[in-house]
Amino acid sequence: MKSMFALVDCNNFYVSCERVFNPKLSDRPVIVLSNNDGCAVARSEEAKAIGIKMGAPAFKIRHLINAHQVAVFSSNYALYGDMSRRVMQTLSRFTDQIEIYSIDEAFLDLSDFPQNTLADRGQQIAATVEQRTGIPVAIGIAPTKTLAKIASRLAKKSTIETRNRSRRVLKLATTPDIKEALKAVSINDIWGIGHQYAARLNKYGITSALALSRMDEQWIQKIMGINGVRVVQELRGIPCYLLENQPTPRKGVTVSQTFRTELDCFEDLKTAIAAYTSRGAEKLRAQGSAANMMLVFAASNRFRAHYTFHTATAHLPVPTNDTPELIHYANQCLREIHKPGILYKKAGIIFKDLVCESPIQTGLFDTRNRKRSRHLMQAVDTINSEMGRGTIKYAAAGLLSNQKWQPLSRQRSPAYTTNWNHLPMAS
DNA sequence: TCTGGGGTCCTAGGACCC
DNA sequence: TCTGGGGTCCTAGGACCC
Repeated sequence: MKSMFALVDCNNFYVSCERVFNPKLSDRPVIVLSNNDGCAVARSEEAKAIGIKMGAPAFKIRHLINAHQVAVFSSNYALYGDMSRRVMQTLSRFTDQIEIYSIDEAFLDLSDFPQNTLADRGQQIAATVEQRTGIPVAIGIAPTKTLAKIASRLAKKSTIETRNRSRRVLKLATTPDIKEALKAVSINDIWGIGHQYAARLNKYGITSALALSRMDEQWIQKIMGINGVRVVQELRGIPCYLLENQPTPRKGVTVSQTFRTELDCFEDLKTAIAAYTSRGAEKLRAQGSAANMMLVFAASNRFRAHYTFHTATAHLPVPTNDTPELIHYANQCLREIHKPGILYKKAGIIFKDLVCESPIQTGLFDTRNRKRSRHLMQAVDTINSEMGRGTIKYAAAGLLSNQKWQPLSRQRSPAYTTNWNHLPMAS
C-alpha cells in the first residue's frame, strides 16, 4: 500500500481568526503582532503585498501601517486556541488518522482512501472547514510529509495567483508531477532546511529542491547530519516521518517573557519570576507532570551592547509541581544570577526532566506535607479554571496588574468564543 | 605508570519547527 | 522610545567505567 499524507494548513491563521468576527477586515491589510506588540507574526495577503515581512518589528513598519491603514491586532491566544480546536474537530470527522502538528496545521494519513478520490476528498475537507469555522485552508497531498508540505505551499501560491479557490488542493502523486514541483521550489522553502543549511547548500550550488533530492546521501550526512538524509529521502518519496496521532507528553515546560521596560530592581524581577513559575506549575499540573529540575534565566536587551544572559539550575529533591515549593527554588536560582546594575529585559523559567506526577515519591528527609499541598493546588486550579485565570494567585507573583514587567497588549480583540462578556453583538 | 578500545551518561550548543 | 514565545532533535565533548 502506497503511503499518502495530506497537510491541511490554515491560511494566515491569526489574521483569518480576526476576520471571522470582523468582516470589515476582508480585503484590508491586516497584521497580528507577537507578545508585547513586538513583531508581525501573521499577515494577510494584502499586508504581504505591501512589503510587511514575517517577524518585522512593529516600530520599523510604522510607516507602512500608517500609509496603507493596516489593521493591527495584539495576539489573542484565547481566540486562536479555540478556533484551532474547532478546525481540528472538523478535520477529525474525515479520519481518525490525524496528527495536530501546530496551532494551524494538521497531517492526515489518507493511505486507506482510494487514490483516485483523494483530490475530491481534499476539496470536500477544505470546503467543510471553511463552512464550519470560517477559516480558509490549503491542502497538499503527497506520499511523504515533506512533499505534502511542499504541495500545500504550492496550492496556496497558485490560489493567490489565479484567484481560483479550486486550486487550494494540490495532489502530487506521480513521479513527473513531483519532479515538476521540486523544480519550482527553492531550497529555503523545504521543511527541515533553515537559513543556515540553505546558505551552506547554496555555496555548493544547490538551490532547488530537485537538485537537493539528487544529492549523494553520504555527502548530505556530512553536511547536515541524519536529518538532512531524511529530508532527501522524503523528497524522493520515501517516508521517514510517520503520522504521530498519539499526543506525546511534553519533555519540558517553558514560561518566559520580554518586559515592557528594562528592570533594574531585584524585587520586580523576583515578582516576574514568581509569576512565570506559578504559570509553569499550572501547566505541569494540567498535563499531570512533575519536574525534577528547574532552570531560571535572565537577560539584558539583546539589541544593545553588553548583552548578558545568565542561567541557574536547581535539582529538586523530589519531583514536584507545587507552586510555593517551586517559587522557593526559583528565588534561590535568581539570587545566584542576579547582578546589580544590569538592566534586565527578559527572563523566564524552564522545567525539565518531567515525570508523571503520581504516585508521589517522597525523599527520606522530605518534610513537606505533599498530600495537603496537592489538595491545595487542585483547589486553586479548579477555581481558576471556573472563574478565570488569575482569580487566585500567589502574592509573590504580584497582585497588581500593569506592572513594569507585564507585557504590552494595546489592540487585543475580544475573546469572542471563550468569554460570555465578549460575545459579538448583532446590531 | 603507561597502554588502548569501547561503552554510558550528561551537558551545552546548534540547528530546526510553528 | 519600540525587536515574541514555546518547543524538538542531534551532535560533540567531557567524565567516568571496565
